[in-house]
Amino acid sequence: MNKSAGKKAWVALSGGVDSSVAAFLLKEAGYAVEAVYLRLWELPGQQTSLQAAQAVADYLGIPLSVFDWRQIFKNQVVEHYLTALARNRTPNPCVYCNQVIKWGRLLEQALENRAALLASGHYARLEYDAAGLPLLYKAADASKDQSYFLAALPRTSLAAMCLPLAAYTKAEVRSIAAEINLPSRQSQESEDLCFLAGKDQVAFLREHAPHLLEPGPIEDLHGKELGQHQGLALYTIGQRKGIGLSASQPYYVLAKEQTTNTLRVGWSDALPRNAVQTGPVNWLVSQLPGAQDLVEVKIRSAARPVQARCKILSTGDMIAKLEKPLRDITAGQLLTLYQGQLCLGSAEIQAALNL
RNA sequence: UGGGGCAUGGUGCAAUGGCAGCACACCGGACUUUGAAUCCGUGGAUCUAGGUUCGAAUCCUGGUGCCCCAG
Repeated sequence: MNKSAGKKAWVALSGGVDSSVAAFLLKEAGYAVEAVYLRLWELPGQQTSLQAAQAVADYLGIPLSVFDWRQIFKNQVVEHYLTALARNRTPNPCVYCNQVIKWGRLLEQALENRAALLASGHYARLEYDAAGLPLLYKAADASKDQSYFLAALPRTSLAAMCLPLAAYTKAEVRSIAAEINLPSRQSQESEDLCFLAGKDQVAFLREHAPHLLEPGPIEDLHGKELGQHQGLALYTIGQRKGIGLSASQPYYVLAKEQTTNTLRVGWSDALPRNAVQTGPVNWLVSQLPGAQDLVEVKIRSAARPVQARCKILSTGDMIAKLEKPLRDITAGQLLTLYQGQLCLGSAEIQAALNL
């Protein structure tokens, strides 16, 4: 604790219970904590969490700065999201937001202001290897682990990152909040994409990217037309809800075929694939796994990890051969690599394959 | 305008004289810092007019609509 005494630490304070407790723990550890609230996306008439963040900062007796980054967020994260949709992908804007906003621009600002580190309420754990380089681990609370959302960050960002909640379960965090009577102790879990909050996908796209809502045919694997879709951007691989077709069993989205604007659907048994092709890997370890080493991969934030062997191609792309087939492997989502609790790195999914 | 068959929630089916049930879809909830998946749950139907019967989705008659065969 002594070595942290007086060191300046920035904490990204959202007003929720997690970042609030993170700020509290940092302060307890002896840091000179300064909170930052980011205004990223606000809907007219919608109550923001700024007041909640201010109440927490006041309660903890720490200064709070408010950065209005709405334009930056829109130009970067939302734009990136829409661009990915236009490329027929299923983007993960939270991953990207962490890269460019929270652990990009905000971290830069923190360091420029001579903060020693930037903390957040993410559930994940950092350690350091013999060379002093950061290693990203899953959270102690496996059910809340958010290492997936941090796995696309460069190690240089991790080096200045602090995750005070690493060792705590969600229940413990709530209990700490209750114990010290934090104003945010009863905050809801954040859920939807922040810029979709309170709206549905259709309404959002109609307002911001109506060109993505081009109706087209829904076809089965035999090319038989079954109905009409309202825009490929509204669907993701493996999706069941929203297709609107009745049959003896549920239909799932098998493919989004952009050249013909066709939504290809079929039964669930047509979904599994046994390999994933990704783009270049963002490695978070110094010693890379060999082609014969079994690692674990996750293809969605809430997906169960499965064992795989990874081969790096000469292009830098990766093929992960899965020990067990997975369904819903979706271009644009992040694939994360693990060895036990340790996150080895991540890469963007390009395609699902059957090898 | 000959013969035959069919008609049940939004869709596809079940119930053959006894409280109309299932799947899919839709809607709601749980889960979830990605639109998923998964789990739980609600609502909603006997084409129409008569008749037989204690009782009709079921049997009878007419009407209407659809399908098949033959023209």
